Amino acid sequence: MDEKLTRDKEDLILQAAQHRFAAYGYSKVTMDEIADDIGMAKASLYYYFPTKEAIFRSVVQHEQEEFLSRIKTIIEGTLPASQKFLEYIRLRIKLTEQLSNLSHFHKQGWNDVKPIFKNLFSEFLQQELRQIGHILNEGKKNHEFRLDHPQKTASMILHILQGLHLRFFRGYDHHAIVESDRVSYEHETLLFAETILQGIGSKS
Amino acid sequence: MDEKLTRDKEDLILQAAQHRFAAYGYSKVTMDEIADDIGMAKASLYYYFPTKEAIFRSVVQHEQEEFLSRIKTIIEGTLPASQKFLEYIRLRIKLTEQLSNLSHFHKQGWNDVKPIFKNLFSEFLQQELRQIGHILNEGKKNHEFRLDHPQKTASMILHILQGLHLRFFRGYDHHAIVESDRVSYEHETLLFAETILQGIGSKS
DNA sequence: TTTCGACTGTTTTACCGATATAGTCGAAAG
DNA sequence: CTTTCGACTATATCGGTAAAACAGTCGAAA
Repeated sequence: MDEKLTRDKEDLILQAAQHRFAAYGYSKVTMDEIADDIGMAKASLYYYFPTKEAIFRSVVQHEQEEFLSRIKTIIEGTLPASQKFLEYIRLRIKLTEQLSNLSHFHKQGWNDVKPIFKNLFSEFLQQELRQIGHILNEGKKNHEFRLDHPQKTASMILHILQGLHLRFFRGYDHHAIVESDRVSYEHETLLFAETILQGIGSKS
Repeated sequence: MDEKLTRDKEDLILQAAQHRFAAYGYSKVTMDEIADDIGMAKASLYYYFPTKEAIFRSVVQHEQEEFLSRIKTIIEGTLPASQKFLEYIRLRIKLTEQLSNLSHFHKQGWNDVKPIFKNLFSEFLQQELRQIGHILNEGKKNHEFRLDHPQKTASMILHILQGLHLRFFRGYDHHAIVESDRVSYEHETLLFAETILQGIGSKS
């Protein structure tokens, strides 16, 4: 019964952490600040989470789950594959702006990131890759798309989306993004999606 | 008449600098080292170049000129536009590996780079953009390509090429590139080029 | 069971002297 | 008159250190 209350407290901590991390980044947020935000003492946080890393990991995991589940609703819809693809791209752009921690996580090279995060991250990428592959395969079965290696194409698409994000947002530390870059990022990403769609579309 | 000799000395300095900068990066190369390489005293370098930055700028400029002129030979050739495009991509991949200073220059965000370099760099990008646009326009005139806004498409293509480069090589400081990343970069870039080509191609 | 003040050990920061380095200058060599 | 360089200066970088900030612990109390 106090299971519920524990969940609530955990969520409270997670929310405060999410906002702080999104605004200032992992290293610039202290446990004291998170605790103060919700009127707790720092020591109390350690009743719910073993380490600062665990909190951050949980925050990122939540954002990842939200991301994947939002995309899932598109995939499970009834639109033609090409429309699904465009909707996916549009949603991805929007979520990239909203889920700051996840998106900032993208900017770090995962070469120097700790193994725990590395796994978390690469598993997430695998899942997004599968989702793109799913749309592509569906389109292929429909004869809506004509492509030889859906898996390779999905991989290329994902790498390009990551690349465009880096191209426009690398160099920004937390929240100082120039409007013109944001707009360019959106335009270029959408133009890419449309052109790719023509490239794999089966109609002349 | 000693005009010639001066040129030779400048080139000598530039060559030594190019090698050093490519191997260790701008900040890890000293004027003494460059001077030693060609059996000169440091002070003598200042007879030919006013500052270390000027040397570096000149090195980068030379690499940029080589890059653009190599691509020019493709553009001026007689291949169909789609072949020109593919050749351009292939050459770009190769030059990216060879012209280390230029390519390393790409990795830096040009937000924090000094104005002098900023101009040098953005002018270079403009020219590459024009070259891509040239190929696209030629293809459009031929009715080999079907696209509405060649200029916008060119911009997208260039941003994606930059993005892919960042995606795979960001995080590497000088010359420690993992083979698998290099191979992936090549494959993804080529697959992108082929798919785009289908996307803008006019034949069914 | 949950909270917290007081504490500890470690990491990060701030500072400072020593070293390294870009750039200058005047003299000398060709 | 052109080119080279040794000796010099002023600034930037680096290594070490003391102080401050921080993640994480613990035992007591609510």
